Amino acid sequence: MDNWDEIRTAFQVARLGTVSGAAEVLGVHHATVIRHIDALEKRLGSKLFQRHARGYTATEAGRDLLAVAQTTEEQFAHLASRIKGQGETVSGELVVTSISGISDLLTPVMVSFQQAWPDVRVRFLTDMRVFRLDYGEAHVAIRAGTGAEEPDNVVQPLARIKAGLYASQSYVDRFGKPASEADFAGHRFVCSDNETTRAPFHRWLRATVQPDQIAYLATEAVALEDAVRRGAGIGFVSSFRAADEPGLVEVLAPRAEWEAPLRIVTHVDLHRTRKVQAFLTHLKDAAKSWKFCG
Amino acid sequence: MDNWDEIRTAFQVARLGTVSGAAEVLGVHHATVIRHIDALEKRLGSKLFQRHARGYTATEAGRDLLAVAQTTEEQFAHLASRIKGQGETVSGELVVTSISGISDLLTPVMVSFQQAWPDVRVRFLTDMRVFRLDYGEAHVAIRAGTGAEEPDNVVQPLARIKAGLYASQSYVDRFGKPASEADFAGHRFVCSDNETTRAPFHRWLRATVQPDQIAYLATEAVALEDAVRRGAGIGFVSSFRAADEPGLVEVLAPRAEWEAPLRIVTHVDLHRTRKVQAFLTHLKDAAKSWKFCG
DNA sequence: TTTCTGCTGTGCGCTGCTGCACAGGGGTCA
DNA sequence: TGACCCCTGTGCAGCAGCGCACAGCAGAAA
Repeated sequence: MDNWDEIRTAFQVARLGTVSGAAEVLGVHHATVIRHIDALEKRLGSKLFQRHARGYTATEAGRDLLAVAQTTEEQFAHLASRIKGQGETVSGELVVTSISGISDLLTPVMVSFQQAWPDVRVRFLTDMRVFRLDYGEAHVAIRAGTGAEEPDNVVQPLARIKAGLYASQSYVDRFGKPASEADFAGHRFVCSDNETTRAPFHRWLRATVQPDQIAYLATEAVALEDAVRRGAGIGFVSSFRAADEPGLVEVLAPRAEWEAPLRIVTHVDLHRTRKVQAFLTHLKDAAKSWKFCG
Repeated sequence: MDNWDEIRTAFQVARLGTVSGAAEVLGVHHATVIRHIDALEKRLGSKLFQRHARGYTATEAGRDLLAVAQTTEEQFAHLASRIKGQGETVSGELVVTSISGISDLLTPVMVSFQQAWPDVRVRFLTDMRVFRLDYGEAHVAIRAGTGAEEPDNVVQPLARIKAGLYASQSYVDRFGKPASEADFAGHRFVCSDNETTRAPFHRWLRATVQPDQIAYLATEAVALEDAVRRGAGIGFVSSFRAADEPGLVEVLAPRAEWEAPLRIVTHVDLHRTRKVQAFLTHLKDAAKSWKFCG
């Protein structure tokens, strides 16, 4: 049953009873309608209509087609109105992806967004791999650093994550607290395992301390923070996280050169939709009140 | 939502994930597929797919279309198999029409046919007007006489209805029984009201007796028979009816010149179907055992 | 009966859709 | 890292399908 257009033509003929009427509704010439019916009947090997001078009367097969195509037309009409409307409504899924390290910065934003737009279901994806917006894997990505992006991606700056060097109280008790980077000799550090990390503070750390001073490495930001809190060494913790951890001792205060920029990335096709725009507005609004961020 | 073929194309792309795959399944060039998608998205004003080098990924709208078109395709496939198969099966409606006068000749045939093919529902239409087979009003018509038929109608002889002249016992008691048509003077007759009737016996009667001898006229065969039985006059009754009426007295025995031919008429398009063929076989078979028919 | 209207049906010329070929790009495998 | 493959995307040429015009016919109206 290929060629759905011929079914649509036959449907209108069955509904209206005349070739001419169907042609007018379909916006084609009545000769086209006749050819469609002839082709369809030939392919089915069965007559759909009784032809007579006053029009076409549907046979049993034609009435069957009428009923089926009737529901099809309604379903397609509903589909079209849903699709046409969905770009204008804030509903359906909103898929957000980011590095897991800023989860507790983003989660409150997404929760309040979902409460503001109850028709939206939020999916928050965090994974080691980078989700691809051009594959439609997410509507919005919040990414750190200044990496290259696909040509069709829309990039907007969101905030700057401040980070300072911290150690646990237990570490300070055992090894003391360096006053500046000139005083780093004999200290041990916690650093990202990713040698090609784009986080400025980790790059600074790798450049500043001796390799053998790095005593603990981990991939995820949470794991690094855990290591610092448990006394594995001195390490960078983002300021918004450190504020919630009274057990941490600030070794060196945040500096501008350590700040990691957060950027919002969307695909150009989805960027225009009201749903994505609503979330971007909501997100930027929330970011204004983020403490410890530049 | 015109152009259902584009929906079908988009459906295959959403299902397979690539333009090339969809093109192969649809049996068209992949350039055509791309153009269909572009046209459909433009008309809907919304992206159905995220394009990337590895193929097309459906957006929410695309997944919505996939689901709708999936059911559509299944419904069309079922429709096609029903239509293709229905010419081969003996099921659905069988619409038979005839003059009401031979109802009790045909009814047993149709009842036994329905019992032999339980999937068939019989509709038996009798009306003053002639049903038109080319309008699809009936599958099979059983008609009397030798009237002209539409060019697309298939005509087959069925049987010859014998008729004789009868009167009621009460009539014979009052007026006597003529020995032949030479003895008709002073008798009264019952005849069809239709002056252009094609029934040979009624034409014979109108030609043979004086107009003022016709004392009772009616349109329907049943009404004429009732009139004869009640003593209104001498009239023609078909032999198969007279056999069931012990109160009738035969005035003149059936003659060959009075016989009315019954013919089966079908439309050429429906004539080929197994259902109609099955009924024709059944009907002709039953007609062989009809008594009082030539 | 005659006229009129609206329908189906078909040959012809043209338009727009389709197929083709090739370019470009990204993923994969050796 | 380089070669290969499969995918998308586009300009161009051919052709299928379309609109057009007219013929024919049947029913309705006068």
